[in-house]
Amino acid sequence: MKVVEETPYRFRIEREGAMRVPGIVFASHGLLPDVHGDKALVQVANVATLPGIVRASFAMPDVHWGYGFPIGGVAATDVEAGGVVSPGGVGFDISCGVRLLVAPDLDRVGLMPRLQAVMDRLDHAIPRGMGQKGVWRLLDRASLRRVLEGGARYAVEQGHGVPRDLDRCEDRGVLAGADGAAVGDRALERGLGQVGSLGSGNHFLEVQVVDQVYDAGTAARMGGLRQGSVCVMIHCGSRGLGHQVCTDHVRQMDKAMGRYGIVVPDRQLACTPVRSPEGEAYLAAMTAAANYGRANRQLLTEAVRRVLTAEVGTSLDLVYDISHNLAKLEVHDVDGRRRSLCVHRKGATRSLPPHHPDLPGDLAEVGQPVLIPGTMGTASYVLAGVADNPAFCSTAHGAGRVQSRHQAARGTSGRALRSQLETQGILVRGVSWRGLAEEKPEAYKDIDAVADISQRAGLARKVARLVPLGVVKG
DNA sequence: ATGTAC
Repeated sequence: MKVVEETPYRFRIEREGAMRVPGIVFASHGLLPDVHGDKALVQVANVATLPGIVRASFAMPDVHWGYGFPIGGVAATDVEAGGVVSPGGVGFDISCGVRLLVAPDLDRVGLMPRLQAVMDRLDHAIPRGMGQKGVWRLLDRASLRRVLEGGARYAVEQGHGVPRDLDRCEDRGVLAGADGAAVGDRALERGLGQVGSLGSGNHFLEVQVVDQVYDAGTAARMGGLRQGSVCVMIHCGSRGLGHQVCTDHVRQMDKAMGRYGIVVPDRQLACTPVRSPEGEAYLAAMTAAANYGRANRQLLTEAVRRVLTAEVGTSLDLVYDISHNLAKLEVHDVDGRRRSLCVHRKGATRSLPPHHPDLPGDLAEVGQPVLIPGTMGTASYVLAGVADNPAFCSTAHGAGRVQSRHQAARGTSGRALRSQLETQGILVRGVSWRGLAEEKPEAYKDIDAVADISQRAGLARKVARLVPLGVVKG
């Protein structure tokens, strides 16, 4: 594999063999995965072989190895030119994403005396960990279907939230084209008892404080963010339902691929044309799972609001809710032509520029808020979309693992990690010691570098840096 | 990420 530095923070994997386009990696020398030893770059090159892919197979600054596609990967295919959709390009946690809330009238100083009590209440109020738990326990499939087709909008219609929340959700809280009937029976079964739950792994709910502001005007317009503002960040996805949808459709596409004459270098890249029965079935089910993920974050929002209202008497305003595991049908200019594309973002955040028609009016001047969650002991970022993003309006989604879960847990005690975090003033409410150890900050890349390189590479610009005060984890 | 394999 030949990798050349095109411009600062932009590396090109030369097209060779079956690659239809080059690979483009946005990174510093420090963040760039090892050209000889790291499987992530091989995956970037593999994705470049997909039928219909346009411009390049992109990797964000937090890229790392994943199932078929790298995590931190972006690939767009031309729908009218036989372009494919691939479940591996979305990932198992369909519509995994981040939601940021801000307390309009509470700062760090006001919260500190009540932080312990707030964390104890959240510990009780936030369902998490493996298995069947949730704010809602749906009794029948008809109501689950309303979640799948109505997303966060359905939750708000049921009284769980306020209409303004929807203005600050990607797609106003519901992605069109969902078909509850396209979701398999096993997926439905797994989804019934998990609506309004965090899950485990890197998912979290954090009470945070703004510790740095890079653009005060933008931070204010996004929702009154200023240094010292208390925030709540929720990072979770579509739980077992999304996982099962991915599993079902990878299997289906793996069997069907041959009929379309598609050959891929890795079976985990199983795909079929967007315009095929299998492609359309996957998109209908994926969209339903995405709506489940949005309803999930909406319900958790209401659970946190109840806690903060009761304990400190503050409300919470939604800054934004954005997915980082999704394939979307979008129109982009490619080589001077408007083209209908299937944009896969897997561990990559959509990042719309100012004045994009999909932004709510009050964000038109500043661009889309981009939410990048970090790790427990470090920081998270708010960025804003910029014009002329080279990667179909996408940027990084998190710190990006450098150690596997197994590596991270080996020789690390969850208890010791919690004590260390509490010494730093970060309260931890977990349910699994091993789960905690797997998420130690050292298992991840440097989030400050990821945000910085996202900005230097022209993917987004920094608005604010948030640090955790309390962590609720599965 | 995930009823951590069917």
